Amino acid sequence: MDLYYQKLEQFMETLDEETMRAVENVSVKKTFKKGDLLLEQGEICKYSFSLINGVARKFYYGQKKVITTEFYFAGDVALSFNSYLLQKPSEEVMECVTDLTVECISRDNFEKLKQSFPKLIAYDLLFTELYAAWLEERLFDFNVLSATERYRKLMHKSPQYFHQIKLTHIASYLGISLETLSRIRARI
Amino acid sequence: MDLYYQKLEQFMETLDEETMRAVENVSVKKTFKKGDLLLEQGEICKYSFSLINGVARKFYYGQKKVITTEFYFAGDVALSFNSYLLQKPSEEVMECVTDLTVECISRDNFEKLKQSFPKLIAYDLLFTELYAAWLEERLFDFNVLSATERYRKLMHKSPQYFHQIKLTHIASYLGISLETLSRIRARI
DNA sequence: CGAGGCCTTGACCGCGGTCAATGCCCGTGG
DNA sequence: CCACGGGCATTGACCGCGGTCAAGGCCTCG
Repeated sequence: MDLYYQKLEQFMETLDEETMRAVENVSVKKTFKKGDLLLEQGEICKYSFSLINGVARKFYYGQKKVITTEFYFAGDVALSFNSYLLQKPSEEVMECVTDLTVECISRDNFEKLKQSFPKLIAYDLLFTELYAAWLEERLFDFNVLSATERYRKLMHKSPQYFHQIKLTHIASYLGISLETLSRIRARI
Repeated sequence: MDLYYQKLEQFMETLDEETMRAVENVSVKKTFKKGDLLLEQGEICKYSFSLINGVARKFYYGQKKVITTEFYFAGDVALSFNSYLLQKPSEEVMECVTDLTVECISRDNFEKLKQSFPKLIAYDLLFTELYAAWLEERLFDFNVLSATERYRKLMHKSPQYFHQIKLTHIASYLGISLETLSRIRARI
C-alpha cells in the first residue's frame, strides 16, 4: 500500500503549476457537522471530497446489517466509486464521523479539466490503482485472517481508528458483530 | 460490472488505427499447455496476457490453504496487479487450467507506448476501473452472501466456470472448503 | 486390474452470530 | 445536585454454518 502512496506522491511533485492552479480553481472548501451526510443513499455521487480534517465513513445497508466499507481521514479522498464513475444512484452512504472540512470538486468540472490537462488522467489512473490495491488487500484480509487477526492488524497499522470511531462501526468494517469485537478486545 | 465493460468497449471503438497498430506491433502470440505457469511465485510480472482462448487461474498460497483469486477466459487480460504495477516479486501464481493461446505484451513496451499514444493511459484507467469495480463486488459478496448464495450467484452469472474448472479451485475461489461446496451442490 | 486424482459423505467441533440482560457514561431537566 | 433516559459497550447462554479429519466411491489412464 505504502508504495502506491509513494507513486502518487512522486507524481504530484511532477505536476506543473498550471495544472495545480486549474484544479484549485474548481475546488470549493466546505464544512460539515458530525452526523451530516456527504452522500445519501440513492443520490448520485457528483463530487469528490478531499478531507482537510476530520473523519468520515462510507457504508451500505445489507439485508440484516449495516456494513462499513471505508473510513476517511485528513488527506484521503472520499467518494462512492460506483456511483461516481457511472453517475448512477449510490447504494453507499457517506457520513461525517466528526466535524469535517473538505475540498469539494465536482466530477463534471474535473472531467472537463482532464481534456485540457492530460496529466490529470494519469493522476486518475494512479488514484484508481491505489484504490484497487487497497481493495485487493482488504479481500486478502477477509480470506486469510481470522476476526482476531484482522482486529490486531487494524490495531497495529491504524491505531488512529480507535480514537474517534465507535466500536460498532469498526466491527462492521472488520466484518464481525459488535459482540464478537467486544470479546476479542476483552481477550487481549 | 457490465456497465464497466461497456465503457471499455465504447472506448475501444474510438481508438484510432495508428494506436491499435502500435499495440499490435509489440504484442506476441504465444501458446501454453494445460498446467503451465504464466507467472511463478516470486517472479516479477513483466507481461500482460490477453487470452484468445482457453482458461487460466490466478492463486496464492495462504498459510493453510491455497486461495484462487481470479479465473480468466477468452477476452480477459491476465496479470498480477501488485507485481505488474510495482514490478516486485509476485505472491500470486498464474496457471493454465486448459491449453491456452494468448497475446503477450511486455509492460516495458506498453509503458513506452503510453508516452507516444496518450489514449493508452485512458485505456489503462478504464481497465483499472473495471478491476476495482470487480474487486468491490467480490468484497460485497463475501460480506453479505452466505456460502450457498455465493455458489448460486456464480452458477447463474458464470455457468461456464463449471465446465472446465475443478471443484477444488471453484471452492477456493468462493472462499469455502471443497467439502462444503460438495454439500451445497448435493443440497440443490 | 491397480493406482492416483477428484469428489462425496459422515462425524465432530469451534468460531463467530444472535438474543437478551446488564453495565457504564453522559447530557438534560426537575 | 441528583434522577432519569438514551446510546454504546460488555457479558452470558445458546446455536448454526462451515471447517477439519477420515473413510469411501468413482473415474481415467497406464
